[in-house]
Amino acid sequence: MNKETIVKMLTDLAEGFGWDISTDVIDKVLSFSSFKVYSKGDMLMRTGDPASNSGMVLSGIVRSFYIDDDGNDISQFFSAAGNLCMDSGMFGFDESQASWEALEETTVMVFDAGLMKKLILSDETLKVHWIEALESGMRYKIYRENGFLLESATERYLEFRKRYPQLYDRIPQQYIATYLGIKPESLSRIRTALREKE
Amino acid sequence: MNKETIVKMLTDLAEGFGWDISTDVIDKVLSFSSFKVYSKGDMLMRTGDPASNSGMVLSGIVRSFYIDDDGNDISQFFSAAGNLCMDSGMFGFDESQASWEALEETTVMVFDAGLMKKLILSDETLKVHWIEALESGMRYKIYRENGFLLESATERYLEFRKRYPQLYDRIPQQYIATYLGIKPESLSRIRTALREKE
DNA sequence: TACCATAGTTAACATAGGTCAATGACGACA
DNA sequence: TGTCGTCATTGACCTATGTTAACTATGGTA
Repeated sequence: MNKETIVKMLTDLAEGFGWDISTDVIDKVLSFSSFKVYSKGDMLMRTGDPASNSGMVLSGIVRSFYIDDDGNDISQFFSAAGNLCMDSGMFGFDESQASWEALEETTVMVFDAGLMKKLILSDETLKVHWIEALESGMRYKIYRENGFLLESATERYLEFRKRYPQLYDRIPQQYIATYLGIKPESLSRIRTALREKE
Repeated sequence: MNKETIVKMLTDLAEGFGWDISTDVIDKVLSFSSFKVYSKGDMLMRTGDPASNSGMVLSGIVRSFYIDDDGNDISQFFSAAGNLCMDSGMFGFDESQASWEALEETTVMVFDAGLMKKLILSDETLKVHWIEALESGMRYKIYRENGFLLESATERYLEFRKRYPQLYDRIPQQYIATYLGIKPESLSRIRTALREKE
């Protein structure tokens, strides 16, 4: 990818989110970032890796997941264009809390989390954007917490389909299942039950 | 409470957390804050109330909870000294996401969330502290999400007891149960099973 | 087209946790 | 000291989800 393509992707993304990012800031970000293209199935980072790098997804989808004590693969999040990925370092963890893999051909701006945080803290506009991003992250996590506390798996599934229709189409069912906190077989049964109800 | 007591509580709290808050900032905060003492059982705010006020707990414990579709009371969080409470407004919600009640005699610094956010955004030090608080909040929510995705109720219970021994002693078991995502009867059975194992 | 790998479905059975109701323990207070 | 209300415990039964394993559908590729 040449620089113009990259800058255009970044400015388009920023515009879409309503961020006002100066070309100066973009230059600085580019100075410690690299752009990587991952194929379906590629691993970006593993649980326990040093959380020195983070990234922003420019296209495609990245899935974060854990392997539990019994060896089960459990999905934690799906990052699409404009979302952070490999984000542990950005929240102050030393080690990556999850593993990250590409679910399809994916472009990621990979950067050094420490340098990005330094840059954010040195720039008034970025600080405010980072605060907005963190508050949005908290709203998302509160919403998700509510789902586990208040809703059945069936309700969480219907809500996911309604809230993320574009992700729903592109993510294998088994990963949606574990993101909802259930096994793929259970989601399959839930879907059958919903079909039969109609 | 007179002003000196209040200022002392605030500065002690700030010191304990390693915050460097100027007396100027404290004066500004006090200009739009009030100090309230709640008795055990008092409601501070209800789900759906405008999220204009937020607060910081100075002493005591405040519980946030939801009432689900079947009328069950489900605990979401326990705020002790130094924690935010009635925090929806601080994260950008218009309406309070939860209800809040005092679990014991509790002192709260209640403030206008909008004015507090304005003050934070006008002050470099406060902005950085707010970023730290939000990142810490994200780490907590990720930890909690992991619990629901990866752990059994028994494991969540043991982890809670280990991580918050001081809360464990002061919070009725039924509330700990619903915070863990299970019914009080189930927690009781889990405790019995653990006792019998030894 | 045939073959293979992978994802999804289904079925039979196991288990964690929910539901409802009764009982026990304990503190507040008359 | 007795009574009341609240909380925790226990038991019987129920339901959602897990487990294991077989089967089916799908898509990629030789």
